[in-house]
Amino acid sequence: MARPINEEKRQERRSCILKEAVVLFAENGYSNTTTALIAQSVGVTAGTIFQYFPSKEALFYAAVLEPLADIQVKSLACLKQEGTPGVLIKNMVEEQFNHIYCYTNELRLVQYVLGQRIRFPELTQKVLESTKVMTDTIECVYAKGQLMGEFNKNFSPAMISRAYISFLNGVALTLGESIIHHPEWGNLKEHALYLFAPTQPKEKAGESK
Amino acid sequence: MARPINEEKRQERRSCILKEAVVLFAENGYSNTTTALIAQSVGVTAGTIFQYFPSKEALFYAAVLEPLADIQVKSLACLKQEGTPGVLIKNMVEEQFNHIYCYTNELRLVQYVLGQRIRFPELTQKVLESTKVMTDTIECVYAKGQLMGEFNKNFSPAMISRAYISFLNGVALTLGESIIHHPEWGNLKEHALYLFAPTQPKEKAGESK
Amino acid sequence: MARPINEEKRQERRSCILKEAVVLFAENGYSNTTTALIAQSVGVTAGTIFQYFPSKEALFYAAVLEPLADIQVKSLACLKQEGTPGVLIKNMVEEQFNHIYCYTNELRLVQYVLGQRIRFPELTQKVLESTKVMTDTIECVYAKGQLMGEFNKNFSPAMISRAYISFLNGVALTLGESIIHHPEWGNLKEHALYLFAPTQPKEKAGESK
Amino acid sequence: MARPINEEKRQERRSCILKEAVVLFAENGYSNTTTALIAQSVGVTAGTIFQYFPSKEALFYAAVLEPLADIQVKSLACLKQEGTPGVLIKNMVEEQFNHIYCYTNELRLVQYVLGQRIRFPELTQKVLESTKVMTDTIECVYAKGQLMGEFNKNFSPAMISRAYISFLNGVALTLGESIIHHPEWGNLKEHALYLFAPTQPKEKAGESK
DNA sequence: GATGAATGAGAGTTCATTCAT
DNA sequence: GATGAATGAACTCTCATTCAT
Repeated sequence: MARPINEEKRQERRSCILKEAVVLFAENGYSNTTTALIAQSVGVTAGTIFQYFPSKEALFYAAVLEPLADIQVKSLACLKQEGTPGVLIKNMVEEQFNHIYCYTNELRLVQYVLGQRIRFPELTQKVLESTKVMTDTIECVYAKGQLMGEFNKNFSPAMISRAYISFLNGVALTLGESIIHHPEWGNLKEHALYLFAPTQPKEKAGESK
Repeated sequence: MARPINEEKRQERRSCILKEAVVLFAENGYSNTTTALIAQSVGVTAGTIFQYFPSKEALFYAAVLEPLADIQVKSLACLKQEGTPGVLIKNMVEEQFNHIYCYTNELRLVQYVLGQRIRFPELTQKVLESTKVMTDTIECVYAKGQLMGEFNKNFSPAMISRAYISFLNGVALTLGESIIHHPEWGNLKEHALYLFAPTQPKEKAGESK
Repeated sequence: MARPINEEKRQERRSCILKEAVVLFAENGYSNTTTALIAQSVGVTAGTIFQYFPSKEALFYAAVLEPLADIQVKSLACLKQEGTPGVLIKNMVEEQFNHIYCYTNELRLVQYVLGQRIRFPELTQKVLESTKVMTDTIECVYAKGQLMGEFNKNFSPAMISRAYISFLNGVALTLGESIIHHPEWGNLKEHALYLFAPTQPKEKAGESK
Repeated sequence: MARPINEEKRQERRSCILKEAVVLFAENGYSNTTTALIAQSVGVTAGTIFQYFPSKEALFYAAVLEPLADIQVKSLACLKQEGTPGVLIKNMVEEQFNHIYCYTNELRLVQYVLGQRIRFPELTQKVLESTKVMTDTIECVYAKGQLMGEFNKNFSPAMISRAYISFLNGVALTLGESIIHHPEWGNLKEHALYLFAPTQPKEKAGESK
């Protein structure tokens, strides 16, 4: 009676629908994306969507939250490796700015929700919870880094972590598809690190002269 | 034959509709905001809206672009007053962060459009043009400030201005209604200025004189 | 600002929709009657229905309950006139059996609901409440008639009133459109009165011999 | 080569599906009962239903007509035993009123069809034919009883038999699940017999005192 | 100038039925 | 023989827009 193959196929198709949904919701917004369009993009008929998700709303929830969980896991992994806080943070910034273009749609979807928090109160709360886990972890690592003299001690860790997340979101929002090929792109990434006010760079700047 | 009074009333009602539209579009998105709801919020009936705007789309365009023009004018004004570039930029940051809560909905609307640039290509272009005027002006002032030694010369003005705008957007997006009363709020504002990498920020203000 | 004419027209159209709805719901059942069909029968387009009733369900409720209230008022009126209980009951039976064909659809709708009480619990309750008012009133009149010697004292008023209502429903259900022209129709009406076990008729029968 | 065991199992499952279908169709109506729900209630999957019945409609037909045939057979059996017409009719009434609660759903289904005769013209015709066999038989027995002086000769047998069937339907429709435990239930049964206007009962009642 | 009833295209969702497994 | 995923037509309901009043 076991049907592992079917179950696998089901999951595959489910994630196929989800992937298409992320793109379309991000590009067109919730109401302007029809379930028929999603179905067509996946290559199935209208009714099939509802075999995998009970409603359009449920599909939207999944499209927002599931990729967000993925991103979070990857980002947090950077901060839990071996190394001094300064190195960990630098790695995280590298990771996030290098992959920002892979997650453009996922991030836009999150921003879309945050921008309409009255319309999507439940989703907003979950997104904010997820964000809080990020900022809390960054805060913690940053505070250690300050004690070790790797970061300027004048800034509050809570503020720094929020400022960084704001900046990251702002960059994802403001910049277009062609971010990566932009001549300033590399500098912007470096500037993101500068936001953390590391003590080293100045020395480096000093040395380099 | 002129009817200034009626004309005045017309304008008043028009801007009343526009104001409601900004709030509702920002909170609920374009498709999820019905013209009937806007009409009801203003206190008129469904048909009246179309006496002032030819279509829902036209109303949306106006709701996005007209406030944006306002904000731009005010921001640019800061940069065209007398004073050294450092002071001008500091004033602009002050001005923008102090008034960010007044324009939450207007900014969210802009971000809503930028997040869906495929859906709103025309609007996106106009918004980006408007943003470009801002960044260009900031760039110009910043470059002067670098020459005068007020800012770190290692950063490119183009990058700095874009980073700042990204940060501003990110803050508007990420933070909730209670921003201003948040204990970190004051620091975040200061950190915004720090993004510009001024050479002697605190010392100049206090000690230098 | 007063618009009595419009309000009147609204009510007129509302009752026009309701009338059509009663017929169609009774003939085809709830699910098999499309709102589009109702609209078409009335001579309006699909959307118009929803200007008068918030949903198909609400329309159905109105189609069941409003005529029922009408019928009840008329039936009860018979029992509240001057005359001995025997005469009042005879009048009521006359009234109901003479008009049963006018209300075929309305009665079928009620029976349709009662037959599916699990599906329509709220409606069923309201219909049963309405029926209880009827049976209670009949009971009361009947008991008086028994005291006055007009009805056989061996039967319980509660049972008699329920038996009569059951019979009335059964007749409405079982007989087709051609009831009135059926040769037995007149006798069936008389038999309905016989259900009440009046004491007089037999004497009459005796007299006639 | 015959496979009696499999065939038996098939019949068993078929009647299992039919039994569930009767209950669900009666409770929810035709359109509101999905084949998926029937399948689930039986404990099979959606497709299986169509191995036993070619379509939902065919299943509905069977659910209405097969139990009706059963009921008819049992009822007619009462009238074909030995005994005077008066006794036979009394037995039939006893039998039907004693078992009415067993067939609530089956009867409701018949009433459901009769209530929507335009929607189910074929079924209605078959049900009416079946009913006619019943009324004709009762008529015949009743007429004999009149000749033998067991029933009042003033009533027409055709009318009496129809009135009784109407009453029976009305009772099944109007009364709820708790019929049997209702204090008036016994009297209602007796009243059903009274509908036939037997000549003896009153004398009996008189004698017994 | 304002009204608000009517429109009708289009949305999300359901479900009887099929068929490869 | 049983399964259950896919289908796609049909349903209810929404809403920007028009226009007679």
